[in-house]
Amino acid sequence: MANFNKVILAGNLTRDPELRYTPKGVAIAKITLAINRTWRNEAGESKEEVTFVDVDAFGRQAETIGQYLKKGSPFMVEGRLKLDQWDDKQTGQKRSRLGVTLEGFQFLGSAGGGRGEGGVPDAPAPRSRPAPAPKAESADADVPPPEDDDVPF
Amino acid sequence: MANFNKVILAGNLTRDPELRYTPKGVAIAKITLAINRTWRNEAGESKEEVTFVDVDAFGRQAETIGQYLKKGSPFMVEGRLKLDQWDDKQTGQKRSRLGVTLEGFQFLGSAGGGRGEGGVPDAPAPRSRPAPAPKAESADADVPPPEDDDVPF
Amino acid sequence: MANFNKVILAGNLTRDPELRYTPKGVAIAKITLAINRTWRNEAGESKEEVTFVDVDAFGRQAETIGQYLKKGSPFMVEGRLKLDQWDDKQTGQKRSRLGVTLEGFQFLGSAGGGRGEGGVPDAPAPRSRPAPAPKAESADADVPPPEDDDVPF
Amino acid sequence: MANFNKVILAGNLTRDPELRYTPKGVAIAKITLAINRTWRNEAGESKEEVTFVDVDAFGRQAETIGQYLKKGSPFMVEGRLKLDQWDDKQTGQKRSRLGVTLEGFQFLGSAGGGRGEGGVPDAPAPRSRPAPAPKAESADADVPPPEDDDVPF
DNA sequence: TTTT
DNA sequence: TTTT
Repeated sequence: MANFNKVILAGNLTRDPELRYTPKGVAIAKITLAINRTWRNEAGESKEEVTFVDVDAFGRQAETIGQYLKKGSPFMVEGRLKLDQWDDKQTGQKRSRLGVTLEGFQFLGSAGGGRGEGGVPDAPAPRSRPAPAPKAESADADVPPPEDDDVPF
Repeated sequence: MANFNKVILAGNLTRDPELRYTPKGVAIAKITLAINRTWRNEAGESKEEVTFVDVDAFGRQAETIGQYLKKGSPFMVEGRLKLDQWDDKQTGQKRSRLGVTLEGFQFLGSAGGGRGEGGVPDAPAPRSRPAPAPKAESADADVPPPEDDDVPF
Repeated sequence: MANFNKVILAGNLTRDPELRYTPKGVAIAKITLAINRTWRNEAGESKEEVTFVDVDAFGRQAETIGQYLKKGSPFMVEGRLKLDQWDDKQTGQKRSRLGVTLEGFQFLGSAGGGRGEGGVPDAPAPRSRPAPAPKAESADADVPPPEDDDVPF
Repeated sequence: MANFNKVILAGNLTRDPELRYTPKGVAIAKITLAINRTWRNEAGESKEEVTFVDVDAFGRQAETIGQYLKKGSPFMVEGRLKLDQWDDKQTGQKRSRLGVTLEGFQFLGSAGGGRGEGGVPDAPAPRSRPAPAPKAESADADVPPPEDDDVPF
């Protein structure tokens, strides 16, 4: 049967990214996004609601996130919902928590920059050691399209 | 700042929809979607994981869901993440739960039908009293596009 | 059978919005989004590609777009693909053009603002006569969720 | 600035996939999706519209598509809009065509099966030589999440 | 536990 | 026809 699981979010980090490494050396970054929604109710009053979403990133993406984002950074995320399940030692009950596993991302924000690196996402100052400017991380599946001169039609 | 919150899911209902009404008579349907994901790990083994997602629908959409879906039904949902927060009376702790507020939907499934009503979503048999066949519920914002003969270019 | 048609885009306007009205007075705004993509090819070279997408908006959304956006404005769009078809008088051939019908939008960009209107999208200066600040236009389907004090569980 | 380009479509193939190879041996599959939309206009009449979208797939994904899909197959696509531009030899004019570059996909359809391989996409009979059952192709970015026993928290 |  |  059909199964599909896609989340696209934009908001701001509620805290600095939490960066860890597995024993095998794979980076894991944990962030929380605050996503604001405002609307007008039937009475015409402006209403507001915040949704906090935990997002986990892995590998190179985790490292880029740890390096360029901090509390308050605007950020756009593409990913999938993931259910974490565990036993609550306190109560002996099963617990679960829905979060997002990151598949791709986009830096948002102060645009800054200026000059002609068209389409390159903003490169906020690294939080620690210098690094190459981050690229857009739109999860590219499989083989990339071949260069034009390799296509026979 | 930019805020965006969009979820697109397809899976199967884990139980019959739970349909209630507010004192003002607004219908609320609660369903849980099971979304399966399979992938192959580095060792080439097939892995599988299920994500359970609670989805709330309101109004006419809730009633359509209550009428046409049941445990096991394949279903596609468009919506936004929503954080419910409450105090756990047991432990005195704050608790929260991420779910999805439904904005649009698509019936999936056994195609049934047959002949040329291309694009018409499947019309499963109503669970209770008869009703007009459900239409695709792709949340249409604002005014619908005008009919062609009303457009001056 | 299952049919689904969803597009989510962010980019910049290539020109000022073109605003018209149908004989019945429904506003239509036409914009073109330039969406940049950069990536690194196998040789490690930075590559860039632009996609131009025509987007049509209707009704109140069209008016908001005509009022607040101009050439260069960053803009985020949610919508569906739409095929326009016509006869080319020149060649007598059938022609068609894929575009996007807008369902929702988000202003992006210079954040500006400042204080406490949490989550409210940026309110760029109106291009002409004053108007209420635009709200986020996330196409809300059907009935909005009832206020909390109307929900019996 | 922020750039984002995401398309999610479900519909049916209008013809058998067209499978080619570049000189370097990279597979390219070309398909056209027909996506139906039905809605009810203000007068309460049922309306219907079809959108035809050309989709290009590359590499292993192209081969899987060539192998398992045929005219009429239901299919779900995730990808990005892509503008092809060329000179029309006939008229000497510049022409362009918007299409979709595939990033991920899902087989839809006759569910078939039955037994407990929940979440496994349908495996339609291969069109030619046998092959391993296709997996869901949800473009997984970067490193996959580590196995649970490799995560220290 | 929270961001703008 | 094009934007950053």
